[in-house]
Amino acid sequence: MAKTGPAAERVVRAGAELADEIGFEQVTPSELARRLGVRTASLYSHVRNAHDLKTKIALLALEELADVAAAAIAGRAGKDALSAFANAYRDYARRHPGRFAAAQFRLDPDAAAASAGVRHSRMMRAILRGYDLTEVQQTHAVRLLGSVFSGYVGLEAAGGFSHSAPASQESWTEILGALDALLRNWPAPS
Amino acid sequence: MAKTGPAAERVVRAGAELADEIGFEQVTPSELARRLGVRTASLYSHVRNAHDLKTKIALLALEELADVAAAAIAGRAGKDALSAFANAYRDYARRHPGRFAAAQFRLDPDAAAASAGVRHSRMMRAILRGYDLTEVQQTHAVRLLGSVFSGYVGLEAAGGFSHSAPASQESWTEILGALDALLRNWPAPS
DNA sequence: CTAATTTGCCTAAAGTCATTAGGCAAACGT
DNA sequence: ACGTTTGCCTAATGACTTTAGGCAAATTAG
Repeated sequence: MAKTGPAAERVVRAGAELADEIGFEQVTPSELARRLGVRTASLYSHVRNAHDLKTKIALLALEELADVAAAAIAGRAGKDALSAFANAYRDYARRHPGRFAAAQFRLDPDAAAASAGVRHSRMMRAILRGYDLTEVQQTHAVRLLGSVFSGYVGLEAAGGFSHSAPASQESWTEILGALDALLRNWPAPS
Repeated sequence: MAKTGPAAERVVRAGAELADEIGFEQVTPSELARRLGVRTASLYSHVRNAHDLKTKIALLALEELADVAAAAIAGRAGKDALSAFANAYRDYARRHPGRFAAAQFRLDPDAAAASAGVRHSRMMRAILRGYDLTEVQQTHAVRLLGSVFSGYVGLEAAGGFSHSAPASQESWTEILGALDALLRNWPAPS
């Protein structure tokens, strides 16, 4: 009946590791219980149900992602900050594919509100302070950058770029350069 | 025992409709069978297993998406073509959220090779012919555009833009303008 | 120190899925 | 008319999710 407990966190953390090993989709209460050397039913003391487990892993991933991104942009500005942020994002996804997939998990509104999503957009806005954009343009740019990063990393993880030249790294570098150029010269609305 | 049959296509098509109604993730053999008024086991005459069902829905969605995109860009060039393509993509996703989610389904390599993915990149390259890019820059641009479109539409579907001003449509228009500007003035490699 | 409480886990059980095997009837081509 | 194909069914197995109720060790309080 223990809704929370010190062991609950251990369960979620183990779930995140499991996600990195076998994929977020494949993380189930029974598989996680196996991994923990525990009966499946026992997990239900720490987690409401399978969906709740996934939600908690997603929230953990979002926090971690915000942490590494924050560390990456600290003390940087302009293109340096942009690249550091983007690379932190991409590196995290490659290092922790399961957690990254979890971070894309569709949260229900209340969970989303309590997530680190807010930190992410705040950081993006901080980066954009290095460019000369109006308030509204900043919002558009935040949305563009979010789309590019999540889209690129997602397609890359799906193997979308692995069977054609040039190597993905090269496109990534070029794209960051292009985005920087775009932000420095954002067009006026037509 | 019938590996293929006229009914197999009907099953996949029904699966696609079901995906739009309840979400791609929730499409299962048993739910689909219920919808078709048929016993679950009967589906296994038309589909190898649950994964195969999802794969076939994904392939259908990719074809449809390529079809609407092709129709959209026919007779257009430059920014017109870019916008038409992007809007076709986004409209399809809003009209058929389940199918769109299916289109992101990670296909195994052989299925991916037989998919309409090739048509998609061919169309993107066709659009980029309207801009002055080298062969390699074109590849980078294809990857950027793919990332932005799939990223933006994915975040939008997840509700990422629905709780902040301005409306998503405004950002979308602005972003298309920004991408056009970027493509017309792609920076030289640093 | 001992008693109550909390924590973490377990067994048992019910309901749902996915999947395989084998069979039956109607449609269809020859 | 007849064999084949097609589409579906019943039966059965094994795995997964989730709820209910219980038990022992650790922890906290008196």
